[in-house]
Amino acid sequence: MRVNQLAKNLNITGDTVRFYTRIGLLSPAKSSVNGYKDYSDKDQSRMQFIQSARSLGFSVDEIKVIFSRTDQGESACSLVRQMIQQKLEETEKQFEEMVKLRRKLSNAVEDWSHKPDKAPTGNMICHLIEGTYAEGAYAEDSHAESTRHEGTLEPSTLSQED
Amino acid sequence: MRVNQLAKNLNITGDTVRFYTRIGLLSPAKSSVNGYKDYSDKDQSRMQFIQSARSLGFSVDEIKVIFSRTDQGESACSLVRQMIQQKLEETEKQFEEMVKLRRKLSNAVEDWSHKPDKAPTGNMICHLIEGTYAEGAYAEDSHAESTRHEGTLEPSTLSQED
DNA sequence: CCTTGACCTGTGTCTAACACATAGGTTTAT
DNA sequence: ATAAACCTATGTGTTAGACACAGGTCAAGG
Repeated sequence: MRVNQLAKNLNITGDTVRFYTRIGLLSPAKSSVNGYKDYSDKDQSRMQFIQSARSLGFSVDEIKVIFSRTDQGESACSLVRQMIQQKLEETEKQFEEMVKLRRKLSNAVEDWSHKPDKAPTGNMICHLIEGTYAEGAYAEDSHAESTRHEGTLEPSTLSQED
Repeated sequence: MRVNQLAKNLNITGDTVRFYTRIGLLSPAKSSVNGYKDYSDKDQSRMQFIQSARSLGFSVDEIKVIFSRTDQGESACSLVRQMIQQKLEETEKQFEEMVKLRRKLSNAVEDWSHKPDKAPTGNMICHLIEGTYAEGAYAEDSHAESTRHEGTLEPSTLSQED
């Protein structure tokens, strides 16, 4: 089958399938007549596996590692168990970052409702934001103790300097 | 002051300052003697504003828009109020995605503890993952109704196909 | 004056996971 | 044969910086 057929079967875009082909996770045969890629059922299974793994938060590189095992006939299960455990922990951290950000945002909205608009002056851009950030306002209640600034934010830099 | 001095003042890296300079949010003078960039106090204020806005979840492009207003002497406050409201809503959505993912992961860990490891067969890569995904297992309880598949995932594709 | 080494700078390139644009090939109808 | 409609592979763009690198600058020493 060709790229868009496979894509349609799995309800994804042809670009996605091409992407995974490009990085070597799928290896369709190349039709010698027109150069089009010819995907097998196995390719489709692999693509489906990729979808599942991605939906569980696995990165493409992690999926590569899994495939490099199974492509040699070895079981990847124990590896996968490790990985998902780690994912769970990472997710927990990100979750807490989201909670912080959410509170920060809603506190800001609340607080700003009492403040007027202002024109920018010399070094002041927008007093709302600048006032919000000063000394980590709204960050947390006041249990400042853990996660001091110090760089080393891990995944997506949701909030720095808490 | 030079790039690393400004960076040190704000506890960020020189690369970050260079980045914002490169995209035009900071416009230091260029020393005619050695070509080094010369940052003013105003640049530092702008950089600080950028930090604050980033920590509230504003994107660089959004910050650009804010600056394009204030650089003309107009107030950006009303714009900022709109934007943060939208951020709050986006954050709420992402938050719910995180909740789903977290549950999905912990359910998987739990379920897998009853399952053995297996070697890969024909089209089966890892039965743990493949079994998990089938028909959106563990996704939610069973209120399958909203958010059907259909593409159009917005921010970071935390979970597709619920 | 010149050199060594330490430090600093600007610029180019890389990242994740695709989406989009483009040039060109294929198929179908006429 | 030719035009229209569809399909493909490939190159490039995207975030917010991090990293690598070639070369410039500066103080100490000869």
